[in-house]
Parts: sequence; structure tokens; C-alpha cells
Amino acid sequence: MNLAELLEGLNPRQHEAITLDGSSALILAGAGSGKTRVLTTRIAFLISTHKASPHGVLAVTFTNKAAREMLTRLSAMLPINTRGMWVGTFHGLCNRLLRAHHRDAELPATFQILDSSDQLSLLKRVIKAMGVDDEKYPPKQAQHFINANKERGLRANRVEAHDPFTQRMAEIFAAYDAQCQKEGVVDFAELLLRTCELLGRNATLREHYQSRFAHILVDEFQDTNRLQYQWLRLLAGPQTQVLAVGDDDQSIYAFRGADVANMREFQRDFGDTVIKLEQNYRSQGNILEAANALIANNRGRLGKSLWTDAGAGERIRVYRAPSDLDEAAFVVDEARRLQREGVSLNDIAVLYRSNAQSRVIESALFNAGMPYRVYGGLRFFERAEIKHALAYLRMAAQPEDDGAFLRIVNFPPRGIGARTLELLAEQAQGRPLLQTARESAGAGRGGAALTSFVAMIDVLSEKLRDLPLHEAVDHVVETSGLKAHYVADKDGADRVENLDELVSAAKQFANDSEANDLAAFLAHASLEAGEHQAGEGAEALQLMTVHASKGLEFHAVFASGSEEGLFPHEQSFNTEDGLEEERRLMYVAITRARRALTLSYTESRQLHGQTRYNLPSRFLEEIPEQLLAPINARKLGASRPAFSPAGVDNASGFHIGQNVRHTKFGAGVVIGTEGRGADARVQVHFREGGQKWLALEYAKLEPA
DNA sequence: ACTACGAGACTTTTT
DNA sequence: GTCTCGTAGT
Repeated sequence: MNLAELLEGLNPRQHEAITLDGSSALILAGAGSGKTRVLTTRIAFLISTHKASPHGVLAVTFTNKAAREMLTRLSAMLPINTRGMWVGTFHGLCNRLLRAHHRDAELPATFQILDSSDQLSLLKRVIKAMGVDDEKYPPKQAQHFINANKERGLRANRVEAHDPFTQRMAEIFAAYDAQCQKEGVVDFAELLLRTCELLGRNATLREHYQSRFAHILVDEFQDTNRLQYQWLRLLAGPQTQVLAVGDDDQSIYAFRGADVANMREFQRDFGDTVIKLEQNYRSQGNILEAANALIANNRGRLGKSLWTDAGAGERIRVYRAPSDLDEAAFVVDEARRLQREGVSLNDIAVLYRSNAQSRVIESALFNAGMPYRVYGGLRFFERAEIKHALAYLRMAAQPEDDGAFLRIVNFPPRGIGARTLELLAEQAQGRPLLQTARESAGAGRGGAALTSFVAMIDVLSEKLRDLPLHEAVDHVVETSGLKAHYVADKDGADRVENLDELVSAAKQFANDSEANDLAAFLAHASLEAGEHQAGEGAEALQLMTVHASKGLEFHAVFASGSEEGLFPHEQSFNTEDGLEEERRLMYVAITRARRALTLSYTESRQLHGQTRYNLPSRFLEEIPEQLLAPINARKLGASRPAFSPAGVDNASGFHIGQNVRHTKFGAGVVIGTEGRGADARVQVHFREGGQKWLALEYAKLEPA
């Protein structure tokens, strides 16, 4: 593409962001404002006008998918080889840098990357070895403590611990880090922290990268945490121009350490050039107006309002369902209707706040014979059989990796039980388990099995040295006994298939990537858990959480479960910040829709095995009424009776699940009734003020 | 050493 | 409702 073609059809703000020269800038990119186009076109612009070489550009994203998309679009615009470019995720780029300078970073060349579950099991081991009570100090909590501190740039010795609990947590933190170092493994946060520490203390290296990268581009900047911001500041030199693209209104990962304050910080550190992309190319007017009105209820926004050239379009439909079953049936009917109108199922999404909600919808779709695809869930490299196979490879690549050792030492089962391993750990005194097992050959009960396991690993390691990557993977799968184990299992067919798939993945990786050694493949497996599941091509209704929908768009969107307690989630009620994040989440849900948006809520729903009665979400009230089109509940066979379960409806005149209004307490929902006539009392859950029993004789309660 | 059963938990989760 | 974890039984 030539320059004119690159810049064709851009709006003035986009053009400004793409061609900006001489300063860094914060790009406030609203939903559907052409953010990815701006990012990729800017890189293409810089390179094709020789303002930068491909070598001198760094672009960082959060997901592999986003990084891939950027590279794909880039190679469509420019006739360059994108392979050597520094385009990737924060973690991927850190991995690259740490591999290149592993000695300076004090890591083995073969260092392995722990995913969250690897990290948790290592922590469990550390806590046990310390003799700490894991009831008082739950490993999950320790994991959160460690990650949160690392993401603030803090090591164990710098954690402020004024109480005994935090002190003990910090001790666990220190012991965990020491064990990681021994085993030559790093967790996700460690990749960032190590890189920051390395660049922080090594001026030569820092200045090398700072002068190399004339341009840095950051995607989804609102999702960066403190540590990632620190990383950015270390890599950006005095001459570097940084383009940080983000949307504070779409910040929905604060619970994982993302800190929107980075956006204000950026203006302080990199100058206050701000470009707002507010023209939306995705949704029709009513949808945008609803989104704008909703998000206006949040405080402290940087300020931004979406607009469109397109017409107002349809109003937002609001469906009130008697039950979750009815809501699901409604979604099925509506999806079918849209399908008849010629909308592809791929272009229709059902969004929900939490995964638990998908079950009812799935079963309705299944019974209706409508194809659907659920996003999220277990990913390829997270499957047990894959992790087992990878552990054999890790063992061969790095014998100090106790995590890998423990995962496979008795899988497939070979008679090495808990007692044997306990003795082994005792004997090891902190040395690698594999080495200890090798030295104490034949000793103790289970010793013979242990000896033959060590022998097998040794033979395997020897063999793998000479094999190309995919043959090595194939060899491991065949000789470890893994495949035989699953072949013998009558329910193991899928797992066998996955193991074969792993061999293909290795082959693919060797073809695609310049570094095709074992260490690189293992890093790839940890950093990219793999596409969710197969079956991508087939036409299917799209089911996912609102979180998972960020960055996507659909012709029609159903936001189900728009209820108090669910969305906003009850665990966000306590804090203003929590509630605002929920609101941003709803904002994300709304802005996914191009033409048709339906919000639904139920009067009763099964949750955690019991029936709950919820009020409609407060967010519905924050959308101007003239934008809404209520739909009446239709008579549907699937509807579970929302009231008088088992005929307990009484003479009170109210039924469970009914929305009511009280002169003093306001809006509420009936969750219980008892007595009749003058004695009748009803229990009401009020929006403000919790649950109350009211005697009907005195209380002024009316149907709402 | 392995398997089966019951108690308790249970938002979201790019890496 | 359903998944995970720990304990007791084989």
C-alpha cells in the first residue's frame, strides 16, 4: 500500500493520531472507534515514511490474539517481514528479552514459565515444606498476595508487614521466590518484574533498548498494572515517542491489578497530548446514547462521548422473564427469528456476567437443536494430558524442575505413592528431586519403581537431544506411557486425540517460528494457552461472559441476567469502585452491539441450587426510558411458574417473586409469605435497606 | 497406593 | 447444580 492508500478514509482525529510526530500521546479510543486500525496504520505509516525502521518499533498488547491481528494487518499493508519486529504481549516480550539476557537476569537459559495452576501447586509445596498451617494461610490467598505485590513492583523484603499475618505471608513469598530460583522457573508476574529489575540496574542494557525503540505503542492501556507501567517507563528513552491507546470506560480488570490511574500518570510523565477518538463505526445511535447515559454515572472519568453518523436504529429491548428457563427460551426464539431474517448465528452473542449462567441457556439451545459455541473454559495447553506431556519435556530440558517431576513421577501410575515422595523430599533437603532420586537408587519402599522412573527420564533426555522438536514431542507421548494409559481408558479417546494434536502443534510451531527449540516451544505453551477449542468455522450462536466479549462486535447482542446481585454482582455492592467497574462492564456489553441490543432479567432464577428472586438491574434505570422498548412476557411452555411454588401462595394477595413498592422503603421484591388474613406477613427484599418482614395489616405495600 | 464418596465453595481472569 | 478437595475404605 502506498501512503495515500494508507491514510485514505481516516477521520481527522484518527489521522492526527497516526501521523503525530515529535511527542508522545494518550489516545482515548472509545468502543468501535477504529483503535486497532489506528495502531497498525501508525506503524505502517512510520515505516513507510522512514520515520522508523521495523527494528525500531515496539508494540505491546495484552493478548496473543491482539498481537497476531496487528501483525496480520501490518503485513497486509507493508511488504516487510514482520518476524523480527517487537510486536507481542507484555509477557511474550519479557520472555524474549530475558532469554536474550538470561545471564544478566540470573536465570538459566532453559528457564520455564509457570502458569497460574503451576504456581499454585508450587506454593502448596512451599507452604507444606515450611510447616505452615495451610488453613490459616490458604495457598490461593498466598498466590494472590504474591502476585499483587509483584505487580506493584515489590519483592518479599519490601512488603510492608505490620501484622503477624502479613509477616508470615511475606515469609511464604520469600520462600516461594527462593524455590522458583532453585527450580529455574518464573511465574507470569515474575517475567515483568525480572525484566524491570534487569533494566533498572543495568544501564547499558537499558540505554541500548531505549535508543533502539524510537516508537512504542501500547494497546488497551487502561488495563496495564503498575508494574507494566514501570516497564514502559524503563523502555522508553528520552527520544522515544510513546502512543498509549486505551479507554478508561472499558477498564474491567481492576480486580486483577489493572490501574486506570496509569492514564493520568501517563499525561504527567509523557506530556499531556491527548487525542480522543469518539466517532463510533459500530453501533447505531440509540445503542450509543444508552451507553453514554449509563457511563455518565461514573465519577472521575477522563471524559468522552461516542457519536455516530448512522441513524438512531432500533430501540433497546428489555425483556422481563418470569424465570431463567423462560429467559433461555426467549433467547432461543429470538435467535431463531434473527436467523430467519438472515442474520448469521456467528453474528449473535449471548452475554452473561458469570459463567454459572450459561448452563440454563446451553441446555435450552441444546434441546432446541441450535448450534452454539461457549467461549472460555479449559484451553488446550491447560488440559491435564497436555500438561503431563509437557512436564516430561520440561524434565528433560531442566532437571531441577520439581514441579514437572512431581506431576509425572506417578503418572501414569507406576506405584510411587505419597509415602515414597515424602521420604524423597526429606532426603532432598532442598536439592532437586530428580537428582536425589537418582542418587538414592533402590533405597526404601517404592525405591525400585523410582529407580526405573529416573532411568526412563535419563534415556528420554538423552534421546530428545538429537530429535527435532515435533519428533521429540511424539517420542515423549509414545514412550512415557501417557498415550498407552489413555488408550486403555475407555473414556480416554479425547485425550489421545489431544496428545496427537500436541504433536501437530509442535510441528506447526517449528514451521512458524524462528526459534524452534524445546525451550521456546515450552515457553510458547505457557504464554499462549491456545485457542479455546476447535470447531471455529461452523456457524454457531456465540456464548460468553461480558469480560470475554471485550473487543468483539455482533449484529445482535443479548445481555442476559441484568439483575441486582448478578449484574451488578452482589460482591461489588460494598464499594463504589466495585460498582463503577460493574457499570463499565455493562458499558462494554452494550457497546458490543451493532444494530440489535436486548437486555433481559428474570423474576426468579436457580442459583447455587436454590431459587433466588432478584430485582431488575439498577443499570436499566440509568438508561433513558425513551431509548427502551419493553417486551411483554409471552406465554411459553418452558416457563417455570415463578410464583406459588407447590401452592404456598396464600391469602396475603402477594406472591413470591412479585415486585412491590413500600411508601417508606421503596422498591422491593417479595421473597417469602406466611399467615393469612389479618395475620398475613410478607418478607420483602428492598433495593435499599435489605430484607424485612412486614405485617400487611399495617404496612403500606402495593404491587409495583 | 488407588478409588469412592461427601462436604464445602461458588464473579470476572487477556498472561 | 457441579466442581474440587480431603478423608476413609479397599
